[in-house]
Amino acid sequence: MVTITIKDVAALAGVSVATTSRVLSGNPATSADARSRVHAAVAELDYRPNAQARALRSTRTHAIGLLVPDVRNPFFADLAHTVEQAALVHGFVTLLGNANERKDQQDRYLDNLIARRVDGIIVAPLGDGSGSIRSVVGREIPAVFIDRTIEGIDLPSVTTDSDTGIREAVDHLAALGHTRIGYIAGPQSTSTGRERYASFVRAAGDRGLSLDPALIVFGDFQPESGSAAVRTLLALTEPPTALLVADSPMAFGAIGAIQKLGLRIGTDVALVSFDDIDWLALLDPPVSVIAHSVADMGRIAVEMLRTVIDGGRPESVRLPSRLVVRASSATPVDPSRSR
Amino acid sequence: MVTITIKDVAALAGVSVATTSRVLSGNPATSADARSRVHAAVAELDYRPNAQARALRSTRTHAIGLLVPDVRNPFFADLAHTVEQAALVHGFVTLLGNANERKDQQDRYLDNLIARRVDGIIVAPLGDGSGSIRSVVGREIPAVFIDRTIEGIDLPSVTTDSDTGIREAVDHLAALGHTRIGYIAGPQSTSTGRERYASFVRAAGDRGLSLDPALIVFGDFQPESGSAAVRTLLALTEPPTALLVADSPMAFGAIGAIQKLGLRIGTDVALVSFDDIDWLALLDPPVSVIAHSVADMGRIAVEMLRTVIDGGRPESVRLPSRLVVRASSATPVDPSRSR
DNA sequence: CATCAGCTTGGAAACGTTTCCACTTGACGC
DNA sequence: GCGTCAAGTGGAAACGTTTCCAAGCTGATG
Repeated sequence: MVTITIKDVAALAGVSVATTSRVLSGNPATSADARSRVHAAVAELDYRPNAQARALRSTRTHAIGLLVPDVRNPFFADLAHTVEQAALVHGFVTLLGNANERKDQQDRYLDNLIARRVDGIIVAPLGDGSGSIRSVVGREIPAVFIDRTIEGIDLPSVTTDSDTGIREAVDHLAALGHTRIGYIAGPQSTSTGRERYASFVRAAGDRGLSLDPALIVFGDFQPESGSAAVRTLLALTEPPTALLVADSPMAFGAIGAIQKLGLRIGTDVALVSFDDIDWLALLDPPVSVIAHSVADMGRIAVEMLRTVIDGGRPESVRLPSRLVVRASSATPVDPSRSR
Repeated sequence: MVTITIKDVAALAGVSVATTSRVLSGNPATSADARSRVHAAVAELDYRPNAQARALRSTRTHAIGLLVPDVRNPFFADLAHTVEQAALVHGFVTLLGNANERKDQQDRYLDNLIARRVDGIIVAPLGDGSGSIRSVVGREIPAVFIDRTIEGIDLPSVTTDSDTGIREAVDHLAALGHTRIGYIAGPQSTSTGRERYASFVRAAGDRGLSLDPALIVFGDFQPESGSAAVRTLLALTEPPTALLVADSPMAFGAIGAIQKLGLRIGTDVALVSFDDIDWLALLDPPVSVIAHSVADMGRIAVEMLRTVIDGGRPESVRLPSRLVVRASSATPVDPSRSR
């Protein structure tokens, strides 16, 4: 591995290391002559400044860390994409970490981001406030929560207000005559899992729908738990006529399980999923979803993080969610099936 | 931002900086006493070594870069996930970059990875051999190609042999009576786009199927181009009775367009897509795919990169692809429609 | 008792930058 | 012609580590 340093550039350009550095970092205190000679030398040598050395001295890395719980979840893949693009505009490169829905891996990535001295961290956290997230806060590393939060950890956040969307969904299903709605919940160790669960219980209660505890199954935001939940729910002696699912991977599992049982969504059992993922609209029938804006979320998170980096203290933001009705939840309940 | 250095740790532990460093990097030349005192001090101060300084001195970052063309493509999201997990096992953290199918962003990320002095780079490249990829090779930075390659750039690679899968698909469709197969190709600026196109033409020719140039439409691996291709192909005076699509995002667009035309895949037009993406199996009818192993690809790429980092020169690997038949291509051609 | 090997240790140099400081130069106003 | 000033420059210190080197200590060996 050939290694070319600023000294080589300085020597070739016939100026000092200091001047070379100034030219390269855009310091105005340089002559046109020096600039052109340095640039020529850089081009000739294909010189790339060593980011480590630069960061070591200047304490700025121009990098931010983004930690998501699961890159394979299209919602987070999208989020990664928008955050990255937004960061790029401001000259930040994004280091993407995937916690794989596991606290130990989250901690490992956080430690790594701390060690790399990123300028800031955007994290969709899991777990409680223990572990490395404590260190982030303790060192006052600029950080914001995205999508999820952790109770007791006081960081600015941009989240979705699931309440509106879930209420709309419950009202919509109730209007179609559903009285027993099954809810496939996310893990209660995540803020989104807890919030959506609470929203559902509240909305169902307000509408006077059944709050039979058997209608609520807790999953882990992964496909397999969605399948398992469907098998449990539809095997009840009084099965639900509609299902509300707390995220799209579980919806994927749930739909697969429903198909395997020889049933059809929409007609046999209504279904509404959280997260407006593209392929959900391609299914037959297309799946109703609770949508929220990934693009806004990513952009705002970067904006907020920049504010924190610059010493500000931004207000947390809650983005709205809304129901998008499609055919998977358009059929009124067949009165012959209700009891 | 509070900043704690190895000096603070050394002072608290009552040993020298050198000893502290040795303890922290696992150098065996340390006493049990020193080890325990240093570890206590580290815990008390919540000390995190500065990765920049460490890398600057030791020229090892324990980081690898992974550059994919599009994180939102589930194939690459999966790939990112497997690479990351495989790398983690060997103590490497993965910096994931998303080129967004744009050469300028690819170059930008490559520059960044070079500047960060990652220990190695895994890249699914786009474009020709110009730009920053040249610098990677020129500096002899350990690197391997994954999924795609670039002609004229001599790096070890792990790719898919699309030929077998595409031939199986063409044979399968021909056996069902299809003589006019439409092919929605990937961009010819990528190696996978070119290879799959060549495989298709060869397989169709061998089977004596129509090679009408109107049956081949070039897309850009993104959904919109899939939709556009379907509109073009199905508007032909002699439209194809089957479609083969070179990646799943284009298949997504294609299927959406077919639905919008009021047609049904499987019965009105057969469809086979490259990439075994989970939701393709959930559609009605489920979509036949040409599958290849993402897990193997990621694992092998990391293995190969480790070999290169250790000074070796691994052989390139080509993984097989195979057809998975589902209902979207199970119906024989209706003789009344053929001419 | 001197010597030696084997541990363990600390001082200091090095990694490649940025930035502080001091210096030179030429232009300007008086 | 003199002091003042701004612009440009170079030397050297600093950033936080790792690692080389020399040296101290212990106990065993001859």
